[in-house]
Amino acid sequence: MMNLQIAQLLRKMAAAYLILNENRFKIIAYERAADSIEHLTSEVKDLWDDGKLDQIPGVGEAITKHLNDLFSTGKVRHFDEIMKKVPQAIFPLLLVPGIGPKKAYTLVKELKIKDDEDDVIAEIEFCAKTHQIAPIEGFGEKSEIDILEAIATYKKGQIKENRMELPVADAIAQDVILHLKKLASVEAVDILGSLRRQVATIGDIDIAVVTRKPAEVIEHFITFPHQRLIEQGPTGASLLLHNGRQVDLRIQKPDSYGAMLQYFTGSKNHNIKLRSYGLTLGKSLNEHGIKDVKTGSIRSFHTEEAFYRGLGLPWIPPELREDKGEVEASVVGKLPKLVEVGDIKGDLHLHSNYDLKPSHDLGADPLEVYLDKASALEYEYIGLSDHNPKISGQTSQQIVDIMKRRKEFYESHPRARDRQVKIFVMCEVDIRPDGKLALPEVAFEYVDAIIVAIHSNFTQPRKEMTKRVVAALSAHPKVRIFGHPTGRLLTKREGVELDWDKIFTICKERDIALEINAHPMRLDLPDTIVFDAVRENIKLCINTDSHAAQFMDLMRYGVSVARRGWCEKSDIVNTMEYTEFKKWLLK
DNA sequence: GCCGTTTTCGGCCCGACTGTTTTCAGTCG
Repeated sequence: MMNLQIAQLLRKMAAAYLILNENRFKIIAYERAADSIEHLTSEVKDLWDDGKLDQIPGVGEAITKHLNDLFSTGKVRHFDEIMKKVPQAIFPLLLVPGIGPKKAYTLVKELKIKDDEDDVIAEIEFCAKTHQIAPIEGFGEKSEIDILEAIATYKKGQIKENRMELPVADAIAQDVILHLKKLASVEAVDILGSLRRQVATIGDIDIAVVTRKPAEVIEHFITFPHQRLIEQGPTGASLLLHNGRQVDLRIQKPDSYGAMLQYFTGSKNHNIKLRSYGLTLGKSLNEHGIKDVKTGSIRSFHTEEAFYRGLGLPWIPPELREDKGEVEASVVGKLPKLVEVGDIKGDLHLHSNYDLKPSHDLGADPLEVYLDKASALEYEYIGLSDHNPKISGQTSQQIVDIMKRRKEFYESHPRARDRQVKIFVMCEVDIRPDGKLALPEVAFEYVDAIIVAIHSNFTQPRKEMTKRVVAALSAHPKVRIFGHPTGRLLTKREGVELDWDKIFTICKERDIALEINAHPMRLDLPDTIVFDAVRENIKLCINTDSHAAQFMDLMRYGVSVARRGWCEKSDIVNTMEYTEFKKWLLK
């Protein structure tokens, strides 16, 4: 059973307990454990194998015992007992927006929906159409209409289950911002929520506005083209756009804007932790300001910095706000000084259009275009990391010759002695299924350094995959970077299973850097593993993997991943100036 | 059910919106 399924199981339990009127904190505890497991970097099963379940936040004695049951017998007896007490027909209904456990239970009970009903949602839809729902206590005519609307949206698949990549979310947010800015009473607009925190994929878009005329701004906002107005109130509104994406707007007056920014940026868990901390100081936090619990007086804050200062804390960068220890660190003044885009001195993973009969895509631009772009970005160096030549249909000797000619080409290039931007002749080499590298040993003479990466057989079991990667990382001293380590493609392909402790060990032994691939489809290493790597003092290298020079601008997404992983400048090798970096790369 | 700079017991973030209600429950973020 994978983490997502375990999280779903725990959420089902939370829903069941809610219906059974269990202690509400027990329900919160189950939901918290589910959240925690869903966002884990390693498989719960692997942690269980290693006897490390107690490392999962929110998982205590009781849930550990249930997970023990699950992994040793395939089921949890206690859960099965509880599940017998609630109708199973409620669970499909929880997928319909606006229907939670309580409503689902009432509907199933009152409408006598059987557990073996094939399509519970269709059955409820029929009941709504035939006006069987309005008479139920707690429901009414409007509920019937709302349920039909929600089911229609659900059935059309208009609510996108899959999340957006960052540039897609950025584009939508910019459209909405442009629309809002047409109104003179909009004094400032900010992107908040997960997009501001630069989470790898985005669900909803959250936008905040400062204004002295809230009603006018909200009326204007809902004229943005949409398929459904989800809700509207005096402090905000939510729209479902034609592309299936939701945009939430929140409004605040200038003098309380700081509290609003903080509240609406999240994450939920960061806010919970911050509010708990506030309570220890006798302060209760909300989106309007900080309330003194004793006197009931509320202080408001114009800026977010002032809001945090109101708690005696330094401002916490949005990328850190995931309840990974940032509140505790800020209390003792130990927040990291995060790496910035301006710290980056070079991009080492670039694909040029030099045709070396590569195993994968050739780049689109020649060396000089990359050099010009690097120069514009004020880089000191770049690495040409074309894919290795195909190994099928070519002899080793042919490959060696290609690599030799390529090196000569770059070295004799008119721009080879570029004054500003230095060149490293590198290569991105496939890690073959058996852990061997897809480049003949002799050819290593014609490169400065190697990025190794997985491009095939992504589904090997964890043990085998780990062995494969460790072999590749140990294959040759010129192996310096492990490229897009998990191989994930966001919203499309899961990353590979690796024993990260072992990977970290070999990286440390050989001083190899893990790549943070900045391509918005990859963002690989994932930030959660970057966080673990930083704690183990593993070096990282942020690259764009550009197949055309224009994509070198995507570096900022990689830097965001690094920041979310608590990286300081010193954790990132390509923040080193040229001489120092050269020493590291060619050691 | 979880957790600890106030605690191994006694707390547990906070509020908006909606519909069905005459003061609140459910859902959501």
